[in-house]
Amino acid sequence: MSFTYDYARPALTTDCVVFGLDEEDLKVLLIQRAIKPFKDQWALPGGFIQVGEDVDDCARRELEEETGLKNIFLEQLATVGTPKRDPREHVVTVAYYALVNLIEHPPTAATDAKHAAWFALDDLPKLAFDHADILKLAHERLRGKVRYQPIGFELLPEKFTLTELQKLYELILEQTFDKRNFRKKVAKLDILEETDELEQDVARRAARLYRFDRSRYRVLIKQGINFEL
Amino acid sequence: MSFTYDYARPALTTDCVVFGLDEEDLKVLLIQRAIKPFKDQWALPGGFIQVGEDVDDCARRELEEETGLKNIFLEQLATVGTPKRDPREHVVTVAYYALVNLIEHPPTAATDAKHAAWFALDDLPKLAFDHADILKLAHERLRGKVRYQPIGFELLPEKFTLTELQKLYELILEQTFDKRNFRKKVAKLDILEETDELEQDVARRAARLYRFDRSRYRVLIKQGINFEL
DNA sequence: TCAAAAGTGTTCATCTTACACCCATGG
DNA sequence: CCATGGGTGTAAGATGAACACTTTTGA
Repeated sequence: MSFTYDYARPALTTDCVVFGLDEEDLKVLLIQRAIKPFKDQWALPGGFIQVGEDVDDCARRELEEETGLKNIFLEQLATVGTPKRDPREHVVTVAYYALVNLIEHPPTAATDAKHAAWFALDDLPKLAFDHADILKLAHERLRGKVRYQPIGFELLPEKFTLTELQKLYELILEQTFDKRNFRKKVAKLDILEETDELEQDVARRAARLYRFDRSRYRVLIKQGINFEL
Repeated sequence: MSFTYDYARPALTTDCVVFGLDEEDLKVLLIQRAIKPFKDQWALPGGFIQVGEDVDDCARRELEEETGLKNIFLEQLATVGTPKRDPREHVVTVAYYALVNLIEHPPTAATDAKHAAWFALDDLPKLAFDHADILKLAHERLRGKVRYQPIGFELLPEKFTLTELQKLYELILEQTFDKRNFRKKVAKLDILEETDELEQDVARRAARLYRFDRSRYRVLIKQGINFEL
């Protein structure tokens, strides 16, 4: 079966930069390509858009097919359509970035033939196509966005300690914060709900667990409050 | 001549939301469609991407062909690919927004058969396709972006008064500012160059003209300074 | 001489930053 | 009992917001 058009069309794909957080690193989920071009090289998960499929849906579908991830935070990043970025033909890709927490989404999530694995941002393999550029763009967006929207919570488990939250921001923004000042700012945002639970199995005083309060967040957004750290 | 592919492909277009500023309004440049669908309705300038053409180049080309505008500030906004947004078939569009100053780019800029005209944001005609949604998105982006990047200058002539600058921000952000505080903030940004020229032909004390200092701006950006008003 | 907008400082409240010690826990 | 990170307050400086009058000019 084939499809014929009066004018030539570029191919259309989606690609997704999935960020995850573990104890000490910000990581990215990559897949190893099973087919040419760039066979066996690491690449961003993604694939071709189907006619009749919404672009966002395509990104979610490809992500689930190739990595098993679903129901995660996913947001459009940019569209890149430089003619030579794919050696086969002109391929325009709509890039997305996603945030997951590594504890609830373990590394061995691939469901098809390809491998999927997490890589620390400062220890990446050589990437296929222009995916290194897209990844860099995604990292910049994450750094920018995290300052005025509390999307960082997407990288944490449901309940987390304030120190974990602080480490997250330090990793993304590549700077350190004073513990007392950080806690003051977070408290003032008024989007954390204190639970009555403590950390488990730690060889020291256990820290209190907090939960991100989405409904409170929505109220504050409507009132026009901003979340800069 | 025709083109055949193994899999169906959505069509790919670019559309552009062009903002312009005159004395009292923020305006948008629209074209009147010469062909079906939505014949004679107003729409965003844009058109189909050619194979081998960079997506950004396509946006610039279509803009020049349909409105005569070139060498203006243009930035990608988002890609929308809802299947039913075009009644003919699945069309994915990469939306852009552009900023020009109306004085240097007069309203009658169309070079092909269609009309092009400026409309105040609060007095828009019914738009073709989902262009009203795209326009709304662009306006939100402009409001957001103007707060931390001095792109507002793209809407002003080369030399402008501080009052004009303030009016611009008030129009985009839909709020008013205190004249003294506004001037203090702008002065602290240190990106304006004072000229030795004054306004001409005004029936009152003439205001001093200033110029945006791009080189100074680039230096400040590298130092990581932010431009919030 | 009037109308219209230009231009200009100070005060008070708020926010930001820098900084150090005791506490609770498990090993 | 010790090592480890948890948790907490204050003071000084910087920043942001509110506010009104004199000046210049052309009509």
